[in-house]
Amino acid sequence: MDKELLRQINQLHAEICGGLSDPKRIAILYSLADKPQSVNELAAALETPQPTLSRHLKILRERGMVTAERDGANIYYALADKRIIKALDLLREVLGDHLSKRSALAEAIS
Amino acid sequence: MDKELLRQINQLHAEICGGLSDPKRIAILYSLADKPQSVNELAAALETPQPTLSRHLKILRERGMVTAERDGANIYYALADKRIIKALDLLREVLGDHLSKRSALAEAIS
DNA sequence: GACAGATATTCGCACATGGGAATATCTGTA
DNA sequence: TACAGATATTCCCATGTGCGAATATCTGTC
Repeated sequence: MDKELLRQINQLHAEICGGLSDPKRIAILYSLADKPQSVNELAAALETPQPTLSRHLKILRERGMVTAERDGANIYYALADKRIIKALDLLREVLGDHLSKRSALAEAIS
Repeated sequence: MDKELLRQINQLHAEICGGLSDPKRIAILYSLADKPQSVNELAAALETPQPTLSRHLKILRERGMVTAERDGANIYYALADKRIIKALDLLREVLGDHLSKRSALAEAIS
């Protein structure tokens, strides 16, 4: 494959991952995986100011990770692809294993 | 689950994802998935200065995403968990689908 | 100890990111 | 048009991130 093209793909790949690299955005994605919601519904569910939600949703939208559909005055956001949640779940598993190893180590040491 | 505990877990989850949110680190992880390598081997393979590699490897190490094992003067890094690559592959698939949709749309429009 | 190779760290800088506050831009309705 | 609700954007600030350059810290060998 062309080296420059590969660089661009890795860049886009990293940007998608960057979409996941914030606790609030992770919460948003899991919440949207449960069901599509409007901005205000998300704001209530996640106890987060609406402008903050809008900014995070813009980031996720630009990366193609959520979809936005207008219904009257509301805009309903939805998870664009369930594989995003599968990826998050995998990484959460890795985190869990890593933590349990560390605490096992911590126990062994103390 | 305790709300504060959940916040901390989401924070760690986001930090792992942050480990993926850089093109060079993605290249490092894929390269290590192929085979464990020393820092200089990685530097040669990825055409990246050694100090840059060391800094990225530190980030991945701190998040438990790679392991480091000393062998003489060399330190061999390895992928800590194959699920990290599985997650990356899933996201790369999502990226691919998103791009092909966009270019299909671009064709349809033009 | 002296030296060379391998790896890690520090410094300085340019740039991106997240958030609160305020405001602007819609949309539907009277 | 006026108004209220929903969503998006902007400004400002504090903080984080990546990198080049230089330097420091190992490790093995003589």
